Amino acid sequence: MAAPARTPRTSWIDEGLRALGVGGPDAVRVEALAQALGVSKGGFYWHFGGRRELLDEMLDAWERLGVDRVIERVEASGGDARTKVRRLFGVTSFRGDAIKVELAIRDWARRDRTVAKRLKRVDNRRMAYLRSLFGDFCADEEEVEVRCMLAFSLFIGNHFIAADHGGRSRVDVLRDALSRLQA
Amino acid sequence: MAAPARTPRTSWIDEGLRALGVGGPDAVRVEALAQALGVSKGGFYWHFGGRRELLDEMLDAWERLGVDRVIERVEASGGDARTKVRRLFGVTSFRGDAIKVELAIRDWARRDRTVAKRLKRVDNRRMAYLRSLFGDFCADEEEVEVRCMLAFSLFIGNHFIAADHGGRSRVDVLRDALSRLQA
Amino acid sequence: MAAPARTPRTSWIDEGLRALGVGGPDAVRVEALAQALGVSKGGFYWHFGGRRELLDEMLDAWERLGVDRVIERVEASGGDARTKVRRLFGVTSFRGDAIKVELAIRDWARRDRTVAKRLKRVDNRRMAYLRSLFGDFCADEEEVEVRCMLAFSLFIGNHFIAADHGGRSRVDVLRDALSRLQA
Amino acid sequence: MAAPARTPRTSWIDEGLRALGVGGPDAVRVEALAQALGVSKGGFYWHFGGRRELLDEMLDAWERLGVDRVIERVEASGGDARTKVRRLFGVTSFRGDAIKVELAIRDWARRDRTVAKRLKRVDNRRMAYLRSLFGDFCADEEEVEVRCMLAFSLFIGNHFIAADHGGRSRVDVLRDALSRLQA
DNA sequence: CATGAATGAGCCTTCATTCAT
DNA sequence: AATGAATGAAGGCTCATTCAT
Repeated sequence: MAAPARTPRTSWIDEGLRALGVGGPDAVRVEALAQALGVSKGGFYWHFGGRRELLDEMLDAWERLGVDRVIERVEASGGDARTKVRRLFGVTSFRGDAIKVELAIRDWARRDRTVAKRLKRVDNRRMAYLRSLFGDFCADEEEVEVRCMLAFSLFIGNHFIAADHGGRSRVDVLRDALSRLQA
Repeated sequence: MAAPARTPRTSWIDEGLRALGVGGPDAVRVEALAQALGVSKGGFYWHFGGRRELLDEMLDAWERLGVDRVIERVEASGGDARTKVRRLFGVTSFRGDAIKVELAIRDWARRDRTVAKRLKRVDNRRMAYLRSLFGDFCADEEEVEVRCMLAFSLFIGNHFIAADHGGRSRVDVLRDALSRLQA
Repeated sequence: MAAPARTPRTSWIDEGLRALGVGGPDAVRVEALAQALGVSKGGFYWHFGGRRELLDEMLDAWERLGVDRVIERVEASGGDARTKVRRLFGVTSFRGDAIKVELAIRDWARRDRTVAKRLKRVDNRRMAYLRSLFGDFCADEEEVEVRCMLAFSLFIGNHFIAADHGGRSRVDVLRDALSRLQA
Repeated sequence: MAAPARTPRTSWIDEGLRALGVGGPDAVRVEALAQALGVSKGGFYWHFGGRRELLDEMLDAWERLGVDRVIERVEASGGDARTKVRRLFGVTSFRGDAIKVELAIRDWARRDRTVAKRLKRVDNRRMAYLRSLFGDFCADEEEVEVRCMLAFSLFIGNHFIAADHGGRSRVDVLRDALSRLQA
């Protein structure tokens, strides 16, 4: 049996995603990752052909985990469509580090054609799932599309908005907004 | 009267904002701006103490133009609250280059405390205005907050979402969504 | 009047040619040249777009000086064709550092298409001049070509040959050989 | 009997000589050789103490094959001295890959004292053989030396010269030149 | 105001070498 | 005899910044 790699590919990818979430694609620096992993940067090139290759595989990882895994988890715990929508918005993959990566990639996609393509692929699959959920309790197709877009925008956009809400907390307002979309 | 500066401060700021919109804060490079302006970067340091100073003034400019000017323009053309909301979402300051800057700053705010503070200031003023408009045709205060947040999220978030909408166009869906919030 | 550049382009080119002569193209390292010139390597990129650009201009300089200047000098001092041939082989441009550059470029041309093209250009001009000289005292065209090739080969090849010559010195043998070609 | 090594020393040496011929000593990179041989470079260090050791053995191999083997072959087929000279210049060891190695080593010798010493050893042996051949049909000792040097220079130098020859081919001119030296 | 030139830090990448298995 | 993995020293290039003019 081969001994496990001392610093496997995945370590670099994980660390890369962390860096991406915190500082955007420009912060995914080979040197910085190496330091974070406690290895020399030279070793990086054993695993990857170069920085671009790492970036690509980070996006692969995100694409794999960001859709299938999320839907799986939401479906696994059952319940009706409304419950699932609520769960979808609270799923752990969309909290903490994961949401940061999500947001960073969305901004990245604005300037990088390749990333934009991947994002479209991912978003279309997410929207399809959202449509199926909203369609369960909302007959009108156009209305479904509007609600999906509102829900998705809320889900993403709220992280890019810094306003206060008087006496109420952001979480509170979000919950109410989501309820409204499920009426 | 002194002759107008050959490359006035504002040129650097404008070019800086353009660069910010296109490539994010990391793309605001003194060297690149100088090249775009057709001057040598030496002149930059006559106007600014350094890169950070330019960045600050870019944010100042954005703050000045991004709120007051927009509200002014929307108010200037009159009409009822619903009309104003509709106009707000179509205002030229939020199209083309301007929206790119807007989005870039919002992503930037995620990693820079100073930027985050400014964004909060700006967003609170925008939300206040939005509240005043929605409050005009919607009595319930909590409902107003929810609609404002949905509208704002839609306005920002839609640019970070890459999904298609079947036979409909994005603009179409957005119009419907906005109407729904004004019902 | 503009002050002369502190480290003008030509310094880099000269130093580059020296390095080329001593260590071949791989020895033309930006860092090494900077050190030899007593400046920081960063400054190099003010003058040149990159290493390749320096290499190209080194070849330009060699091409300019290696033919015209040599022929000029030989012609300037007059005499008959035989004298000129003798002078050609002793010209200062072909001694010391200059011959090292010459040899280095010839080896380089074996692996670099671009360099090979330039060498062909240069060698054809040199051969043309040689032909004109040998043609002056040798009627047969084919014989002229043979003598030119022998002379040129001797001139270049002897530097790539390490043999001793018994009691005689290399210079001695070369002189005799050259005489023989002028018989 | 031990099974033959999977990648014997000689494979590294052969591949090294190939690389030397194509790209000069700087191109003899452990990593590149390993890739060319389809093995990992780790194995290299089982055979050799380091890069320098490989380089030395490459030179050993060249020294062994480049003189003795050539003379052997020329002598083996008999004939008079003039025939042998002609054969010497056409011997397969001096065509294709072999001549490339030859030329590369000659350039290399210009910068490496050790290589220069070996080259002197080799060239002196070659010159001795040449002298014996030319001495067979030319009585004057000084004349022999001159012809040997012209022949040797032609043999090596022509590869470093890129000139065209009007309507004639290089091979043609070389044949004529060689004939002339045997008159 | 602005240019020309240079510094120095930082980043990506390559490669000889080492080491455990 | 050889692999997988890592180190560390280069080396190329970019860019904020400085400075003299």
